[in-house]
Amino acid sequence: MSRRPTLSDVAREAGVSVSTASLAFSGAGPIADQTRERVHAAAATLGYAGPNALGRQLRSGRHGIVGVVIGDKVKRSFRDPVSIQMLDGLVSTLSELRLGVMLIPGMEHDETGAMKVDPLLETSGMDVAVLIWGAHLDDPRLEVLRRRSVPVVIGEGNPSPGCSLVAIDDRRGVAELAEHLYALGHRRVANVTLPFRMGRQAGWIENPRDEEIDWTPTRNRLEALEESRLDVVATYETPASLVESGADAARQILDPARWPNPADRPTAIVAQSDLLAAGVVLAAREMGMRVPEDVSVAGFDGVTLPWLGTDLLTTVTQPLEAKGEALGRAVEALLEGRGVTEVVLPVELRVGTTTGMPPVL
Amino acid sequence: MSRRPTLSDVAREAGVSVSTASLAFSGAGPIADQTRERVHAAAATLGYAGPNALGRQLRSGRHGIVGVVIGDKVKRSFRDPVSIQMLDGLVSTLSELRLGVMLIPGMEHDETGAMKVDPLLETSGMDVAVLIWGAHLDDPRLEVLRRRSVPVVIGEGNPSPGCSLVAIDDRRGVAELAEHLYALGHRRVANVTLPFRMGRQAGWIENPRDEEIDWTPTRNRLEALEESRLDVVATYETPASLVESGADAARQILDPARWPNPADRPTAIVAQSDLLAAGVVLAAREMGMRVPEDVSVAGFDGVTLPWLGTDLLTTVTQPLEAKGEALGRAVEALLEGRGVTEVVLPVELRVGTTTGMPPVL
DNA sequence: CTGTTAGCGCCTTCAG
DNA sequence: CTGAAGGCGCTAACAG
Repeated sequence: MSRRPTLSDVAREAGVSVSTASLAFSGAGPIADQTRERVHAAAATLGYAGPNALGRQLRSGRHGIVGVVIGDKVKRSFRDPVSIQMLDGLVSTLSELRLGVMLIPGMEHDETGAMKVDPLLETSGMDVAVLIWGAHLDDPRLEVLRRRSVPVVIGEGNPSPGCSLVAIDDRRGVAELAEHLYALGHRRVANVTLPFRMGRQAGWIENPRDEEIDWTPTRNRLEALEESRLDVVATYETPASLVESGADAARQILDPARWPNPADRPTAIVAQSDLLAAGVVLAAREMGMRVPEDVSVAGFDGVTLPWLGTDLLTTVTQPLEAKGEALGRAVEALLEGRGVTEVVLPVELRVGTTTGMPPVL
Repeated sequence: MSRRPTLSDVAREAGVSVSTASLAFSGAGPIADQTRERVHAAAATLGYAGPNALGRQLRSGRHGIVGVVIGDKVKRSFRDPVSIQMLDGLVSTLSELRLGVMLIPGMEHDETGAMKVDPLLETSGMDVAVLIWGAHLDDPRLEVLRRRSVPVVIGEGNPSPGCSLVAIDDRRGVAELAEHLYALGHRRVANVTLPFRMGRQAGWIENPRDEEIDWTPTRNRLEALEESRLDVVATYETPASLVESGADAARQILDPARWPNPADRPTAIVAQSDLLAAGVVLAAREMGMRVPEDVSVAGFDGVTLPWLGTDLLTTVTQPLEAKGEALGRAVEALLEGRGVTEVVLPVELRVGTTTGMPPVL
């Protein structure tokens, strides 16, 4: 026969029953050493490579797979080191639990411009789904998962009934950063924000309080800055956390034509991610400004950016791998029937070389 | 009953047989519209979310999962945009085939320093495995997969019997790049290479021909450069394709102390990846050298590096997404029983602003 | 310690 | 067009 050998083939070859053969592989029961050896020998002669995963899965009702929904296409999502480090922690943690990670691209606009949920999310078998970039209001992905009754862990988003949550204390982080700037003497700052919701363009925000902000990190960080003692004199929304977007924002914000009276100019730029901040630094230098002598720049995330050279970005560091691990633990809890969990991880201000005293006019 | 409803529950509710209910969902057979409606209605009242993946998988013998073996830990692998863009093409292609991608970290050194294959590779169910960074000699991962009789697609590596292969014509790319430099007037170049095999340290290579090179892209690109009309006066091996590694290499190579006679100094540095090349450019500038006036720099891959500012790296571009798609097609071919395939994709020289005429002494 | 039995949920013949 | 039956490969009771 040319078909792949099954456990019952092995059992027959070894002259034992199927269940005995099963025990010989799983080790989950009393079995004589000699019998086990005989079974393994039979397996070797038949070229049997161990219990078939499908049979075991059907039997156990478990896929051994966690679906990880990334924000977008792989390429765009993973240009952000934040996603990658988190994923690293998640994969390591789940790997120890014998769980594999299946990547599921987030939503995409189809030909007609409508949002479409990736088919994998609709049909593919998974024990738990992790939305690493949260869920927005009436998120169709969440609806699909609810219908399929797949348990969900949300990273970094709004709490959602029935879903576990892993968040960070970003409000506090931004508050500390604001205090740092205030203490240095800054009063007027510009804010380079993350996107407010899906499918946004870059641009000025006149009244941040009037905007609907559908993405939690954006809202938390923006509100925390507004609530600080600093005066936010300009808010520029970016379409994504990318170096280019940060550079674009800086070119707008630092344009001298925008500040007829130099005394109105912001003395610091707070970017809501390190990639954005890196773009701000690069663009500021291209425009002939020194950082931090002419303008201070701060970021958020605490990722390592080799290309800023010897500069160390002032930023709020979040524990990215721990966040990934926490997501993994939340998955574990759900699978063990321990139910929905919520965690908020701490962040920490890291003072680097890109913030200093404001320039004297 | 609190257990999840099954197809037979739905069939009972709808007053039809299981097989009829099955047809109502799969649409793979003749069924009366009215019957189908009745079945769907029953499903709705029971909260049945469609056929269970496990049952279907066992029945079909397919997992619907492709295991993608990345080089290392997620974090380290995905710092390289090359991996990410390839993965993007692969995920998109497989998603259309209704196949999910499961990430499998490559090998890791365990506590004792020995190589260990990730347990997911040993036990997790997958229809095909893709080794995106190839296989080395006596690769234990390949042995595991062979034993489990999982079909394998290799990206960018040595051909291996029984495995499909997707490669690029990197020898030709390097040859064209060498000609470009030669035509500009360069004669002496330094080579910043990718690692020769696993677990290497950074360092000078005195006699490249004497080294055992276990990784195909490294070997191809190194040999192609040696075979060109250029004189490779220095070879520096890096431990990984990273900006920092490129910068380290450049600091060594450009150290004036190394070239007592300036006429011996290489006038161009050829780095075997764009990340390495970016590091070379940054380090050269830190050392007060202009690129390309004082030293020309070229890379390989053709990825977009926002942080080189207005410079465009001279490089050999490879079609990364197409490579990912080709990997997906190779997977498809294996699953359709069309057997092992081999593809070599073309590359193209892209002349940017980092190469120019050699300096006049 | 080992064998027997009964499914896990589905799909696909094959009859009707 | 619909129903009945068998089996994909495995494991967990239970009985010996």
